[in-house]
Amino acid sequence: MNELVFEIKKQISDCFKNSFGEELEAGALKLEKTDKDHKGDLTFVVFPYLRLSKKNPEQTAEILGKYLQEHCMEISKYNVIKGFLNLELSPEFWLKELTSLYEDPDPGQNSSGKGKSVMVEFSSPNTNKPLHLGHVRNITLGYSVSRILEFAGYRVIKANLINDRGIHICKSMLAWQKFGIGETPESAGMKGDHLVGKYYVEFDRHLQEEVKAIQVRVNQNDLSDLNDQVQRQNLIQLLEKLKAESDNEKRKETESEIKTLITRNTQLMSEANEMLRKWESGDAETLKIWEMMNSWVYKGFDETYRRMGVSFDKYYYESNTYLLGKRSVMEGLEMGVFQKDEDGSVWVDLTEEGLDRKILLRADGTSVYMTQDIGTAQMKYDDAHMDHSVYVVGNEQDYHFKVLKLILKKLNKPYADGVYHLSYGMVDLPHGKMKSREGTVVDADELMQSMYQSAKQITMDLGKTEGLAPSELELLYETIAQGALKYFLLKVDPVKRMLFNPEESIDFQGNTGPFIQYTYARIRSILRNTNDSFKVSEKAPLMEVEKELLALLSSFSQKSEQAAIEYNPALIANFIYEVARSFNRLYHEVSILGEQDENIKQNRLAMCSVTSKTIKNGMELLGINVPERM
RNA sequence: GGACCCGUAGCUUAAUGGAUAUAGCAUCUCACUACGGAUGAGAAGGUUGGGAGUUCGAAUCUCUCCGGGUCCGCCA
Repeated sequence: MNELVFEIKKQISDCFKNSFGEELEAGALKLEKTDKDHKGDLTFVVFPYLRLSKKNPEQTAEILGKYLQEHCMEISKYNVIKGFLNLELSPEFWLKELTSLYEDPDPGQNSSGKGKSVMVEFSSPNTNKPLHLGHVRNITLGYSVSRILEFAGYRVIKANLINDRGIHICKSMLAWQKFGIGETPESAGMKGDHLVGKYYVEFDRHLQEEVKAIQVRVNQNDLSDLNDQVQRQNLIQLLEKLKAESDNEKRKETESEIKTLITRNTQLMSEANEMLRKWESGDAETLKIWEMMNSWVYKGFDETYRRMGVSFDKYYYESNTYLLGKRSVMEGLEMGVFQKDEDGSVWVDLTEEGLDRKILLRADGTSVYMTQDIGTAQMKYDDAHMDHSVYVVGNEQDYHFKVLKLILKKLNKPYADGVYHLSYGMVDLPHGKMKSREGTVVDADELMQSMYQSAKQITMDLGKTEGLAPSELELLYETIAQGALKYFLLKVDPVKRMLFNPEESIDFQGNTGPFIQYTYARIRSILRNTNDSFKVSEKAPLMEVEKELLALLSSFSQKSEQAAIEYNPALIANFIYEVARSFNRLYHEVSILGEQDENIKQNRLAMCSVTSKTIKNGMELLGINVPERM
């Protein structure tokens, strides 16, 4: 198909030279798929070239059509409507196309990434709580993009940057120490990540209690909880500001400032901060608890990853990377692209690029998040020397990655241009954002389990799985559940935020994963009743439904290439859906095994074979398995 | 104050600047003695948030306004 499109463009260019005496570069031409309401397979729109042809649209299209029909044997007919030249490809061409697709053991591949390498970072969790629906979207996207890039010929390194240090872990650790009485995942009968998450919530509960108690005392003019004089003065100022303010909005703002100030001055927060300081100074006892609790979390995460069928080639830990980047910042300072403030802090000025000034090193010489990411970028490159580096991170960090890329460019890093932020929208619940403190988080493990239950229920109700062993059934329910969930998350363009309503379970009908899996199982059922090899006959006639399916199937490699270039799994999802729908139409309209004409039957079986391979490959690009029966 | 993203049918969603704007869910019809009904066919549903501009042609590009979300922390 690609060769033919190339050939037609060249012929159009030749025609412009011969018929109109004008040069027209073939590569710049656009050939589109013909609109379904019109006859034809490929369409060339002549409007933009009327200046060259110096004829009206119909005449121009007519001349081109005639020329192409004469010079290109694959074009059997053409028609002209206004400025649209619709080209019809010959049945012989389509059957030849079927032959080559049928002989391709792995249809749909493309070579846009051949000889290149890419690192895809995704998941990137904090280690203080279990994974939730937001992570599931991230992981599903990241894994799918990895597969898509692999399919395009890239060498792919899947990376996970784990945020295993910082105040949030210390909160879990502290709560465990104070309230945990030596509880372990074994003693609690709980996944490790859930147990650590439980203590994170526990910390917050105690913290809120303490804050409330202080607030009561503050309201009675007892400020003794704030030992620090400066803090106490700040609080007094805020309280006076609150008294003087009559505007409701501004009062709320001040109230929240007061709460933040009080929170910062609680006993619990100061203990958590103390723990962080101990961790940073390498205190043995603290490190021991930290390692123990993190290992619980990793075990829990691994289980979730395994259930999702994803894996990583490389793990990065912030405890190893958070001090990196200083050297690069120093380089930038020497190069004169960064500036040092009077207090010794280092900044980058991005006002010329329309952004702000951004701090890179604190006055005391310690790193910030950006410093760390500069360092990690270098570390990744030193490890893999990849051509591209994809970061699957939510769109709330759009600004951060814009800045990161600019900084890497200013530092003349060879890998700066390869940095790509695959930004995706948040998953919202009907009542707004997911908030762990308010208990409105959709937990990943629970979600997968409830999908499993639905899949099981529906499958049992339909009762088509006689003869499958219990272990096969279990695998099947899981395959369907994962298919429904992943497809639900991937069919939407990543940039769009999406709504998830836990009340309305994810569909198993229509444009869904199970629909596509079902189509696959159906085809496999047909193929099970035949021999493996078919002979494509190039003389048998083709029906319209068959040609439609063929046209779709032959565009798989273009689609997979586009998906790789745009880092967009939604294109693949929608493509396989089209394929499945198209096949189902064919299936309904004609009989395959019952076809009397042996040539036509063989061709249809070959189409079944190609369709099943296309669906299988396409679903694999989404990280979804397909069942032989369901 | 500045910057970014998203607005398409009741809901979810598709569409390299091209023809009468895709589909799915839900609603209403219809089709199982055909290879698997988690299916297929049909009906209904739209001022592509509003307005202006560029263009032979705009859901798509530009401007502006409206709505929703996010960011601009010496948090990560």
